[in-house]
Amino acid sequence: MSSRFNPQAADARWQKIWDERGSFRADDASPKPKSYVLEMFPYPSGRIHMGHVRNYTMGDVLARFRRMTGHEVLHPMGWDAFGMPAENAAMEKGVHPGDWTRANIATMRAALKRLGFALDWSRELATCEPEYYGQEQALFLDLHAAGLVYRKESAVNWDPVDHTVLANEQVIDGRGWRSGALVERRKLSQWFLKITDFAEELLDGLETLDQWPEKVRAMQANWIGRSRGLRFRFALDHVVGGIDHIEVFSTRPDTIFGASFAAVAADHPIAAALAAKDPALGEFIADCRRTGTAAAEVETAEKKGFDTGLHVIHPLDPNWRLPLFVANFVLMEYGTGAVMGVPAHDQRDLDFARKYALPVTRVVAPTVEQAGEPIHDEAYTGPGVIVNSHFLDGLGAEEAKAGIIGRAEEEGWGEGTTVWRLRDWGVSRQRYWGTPIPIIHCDACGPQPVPREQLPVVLPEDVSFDVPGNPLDRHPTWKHVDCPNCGKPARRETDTLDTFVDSSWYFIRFASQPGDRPFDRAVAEQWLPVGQYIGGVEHAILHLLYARFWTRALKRIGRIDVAEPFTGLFTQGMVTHETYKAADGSWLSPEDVVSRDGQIVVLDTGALVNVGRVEKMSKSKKNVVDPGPIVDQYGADAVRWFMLSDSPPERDLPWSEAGIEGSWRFVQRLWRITEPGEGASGEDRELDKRLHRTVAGVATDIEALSFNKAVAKIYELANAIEKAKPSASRDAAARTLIRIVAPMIPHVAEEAWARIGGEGLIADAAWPEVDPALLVDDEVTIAVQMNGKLRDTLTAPKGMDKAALEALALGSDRIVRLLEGKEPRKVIVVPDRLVNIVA
RNA sequence: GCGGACGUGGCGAAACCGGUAGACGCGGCAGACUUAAAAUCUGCUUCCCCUGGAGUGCGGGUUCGAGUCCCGCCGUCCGCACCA
Repeated sequence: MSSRFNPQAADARWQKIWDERGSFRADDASPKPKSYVLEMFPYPSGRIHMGHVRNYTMGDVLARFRRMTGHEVLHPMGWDAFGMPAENAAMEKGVHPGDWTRANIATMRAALKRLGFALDWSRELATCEPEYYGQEQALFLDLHAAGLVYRKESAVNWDPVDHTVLANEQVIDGRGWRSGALVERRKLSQWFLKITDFAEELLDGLETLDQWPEKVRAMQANWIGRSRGLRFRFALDHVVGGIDHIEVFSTRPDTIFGASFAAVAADHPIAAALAAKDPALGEFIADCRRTGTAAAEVETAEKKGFDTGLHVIHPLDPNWRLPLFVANFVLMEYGTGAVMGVPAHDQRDLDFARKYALPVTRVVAPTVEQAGEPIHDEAYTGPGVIVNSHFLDGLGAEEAKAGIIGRAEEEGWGEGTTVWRLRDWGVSRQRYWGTPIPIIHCDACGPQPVPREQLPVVLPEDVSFDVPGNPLDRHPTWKHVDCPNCGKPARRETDTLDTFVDSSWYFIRFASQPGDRPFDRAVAEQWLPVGQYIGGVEHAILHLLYARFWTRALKRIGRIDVAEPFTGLFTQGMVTHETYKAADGSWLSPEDVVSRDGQIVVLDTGALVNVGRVEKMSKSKKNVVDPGPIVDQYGADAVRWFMLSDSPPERDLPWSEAGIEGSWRFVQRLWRITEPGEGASGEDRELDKRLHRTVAGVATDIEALSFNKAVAKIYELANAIEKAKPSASRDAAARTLIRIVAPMIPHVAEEAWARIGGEGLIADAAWPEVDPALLVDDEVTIAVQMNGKLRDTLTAPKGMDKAALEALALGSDRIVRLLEGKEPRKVIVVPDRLVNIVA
């Protein structure tokens, strides 16, 4: 019998057996309780990295564990396969994006399979295949029919060299990230999804997501950004370009009597109208546009304004005029693009007022007596009562807000309203490698939906990337079609959908994928919502918000009765690694360095290496460890075990050579511990208790995704089994140990299970039963403290009464010595825990 | 500025409702086995002025008792940010 577990042979053997038996196929018709475990599907970049391995290992442990506890588990895998890198590869290497993507998928699928994940590969999907994106087109048309899709002119970042729209993140210092060309602002007609229609429910829905990290909920709430306040009109003292008033929004209408100016954004229509006659203002506006919106610039940018010479009339006093400025800190994109300035109670307004010598009037004070106290360098934003405000005097802020809103509505110059930070979702991308938007443009009839029977609108294969721009746009035939309405020649929409649309419903398609519809409602509803979703925090806002929106939109149009797609969300930490730098400052890869006599040196030269911070694995810092060779060397289980050990899953996991060695040692140790014995007899009650406590504890830890704690408990049990003398209990413990490690290190578990003659596959085994009687101790260790400091420990039967415990503690040699015959002032007894003697 | 985490040995970390701080792993040290090495096993491993004392970022507080609760600081990381 081999004394070593050989993953190179065993891993593939068990993977093949699971595959042939269809062990991890989810059965829609199963009567068992359903459990949907999902990890964020990967982009097929070409290789898997440690982050994937960690992510999918966590999900896998949970999925396998749920199977063991009697659930029918859906644990699928697929590919977020559209996107720019494929087009970049096409431009750089001349490969077709489809060929490149499909080859990458094949490579990555093989790499994932080597890790032995309990995935239902029969449901595998790739978003770049017409079977998927065609159904997405159908859903898009459903939303379109329901009025949740519209077309609007919108400013975009246009790269004039690549002839394409760039996302904000792709514009670096005003230049395209690839071409380096100065980016232009262009107005393009684009398709939008009405996510703002759902702002309120998306925000309120967050409160039901109690199994989401607080951080993610806070980020989404922030992003949606609800502000309640008053929208009201300031009449102008002169009509300019046909404009006789401006509309402003304020969350602090209670401070309206403290206003000392009004300001509009540089892009505001009135600014444009005024600039037409005033070159100086035109110059100022141009200047504002030059200032970027990057965080650093915003922080240092001075608050600047241009006095238009116009005045607005205070709505509560026709004789009160406030100067109107164009200001660089007012954003056209938020609220109405115009504000009232209340310097006493807003820091930004105060800075501005000081600069332009505008009045500062306190209208809120902590107490009425402080009404006359001047404002110095700091605006007062604290609580208090309204002062210097006529009929509002003496009211609290909330009452005053309600009062002003009521009056504005009564008098017709304003109304209470809610303003959202959230914008509608622009989904048009001027790219080839994405889902074609199923619309046909007709000069006579306007944009027409593609008739259902013509779906999917399939991407043409014969495209070239040797010229910049969108290949769909210049394809000789593809876009030329007849209008479905009038039959005259018309053009296909050549924009494709944002890839975030693809990932907004893939979890529904996993649950049900009929050929003729996006999904079967009844089947999908059996599985959804996803019980546990696992992925990186980088998707905390966009992907998770879009998926929530899409699901709610489908619910609103009656396609599925699920409001929130993901009941539980877990955001895992990154896999990190030390960084190494040579003397000349260049980065060194972990393969180039070696530890020698307690120092890190360059492998070839022996030169001393500077060991840098532990950081996220990245190509630029050369600290990437590729999972492939590691799996070759140590096998899938050692890698999986490493991913689960030590660091709590939400925190970063530092990869180390020593760590993977340790995991390898454990896998081998487990193999030795579980070697079938001679069939010893006899009971070992201590070990029995340890075993049952471990089984119960590991189950709790896995449910809570506290894998590091489960690992620690398993080590303790393994240590105890090794130390125990041969007995029937010891054999039973070893046997049970195999089952509880099975979700984490399934290959060695199967092999060990087969070796001891276990019935069936461990992949189909049940989680061991726990005998509650063995979870309670009959003896407990009592801590004996004096003045809160530990002085002694003693053993007592469980449940001993207070008086007996006190007597026992006072009889302890150490205590007798320390008391020196004096009487304790007080004795506190916590049964089964401790005795504290106060002297 | 707003929001969210976090701070415990040389390192990754445990510690349930306030009740024996440092479980478990890594690394290190010593030893066993071996001609030797690997592998494996055993013991030790928070610090110090070591019959004792100190100790969970710092300073206070509540309590018989605080890593845990309260107040005030310091520091690190992440997200958003001229949001009216």
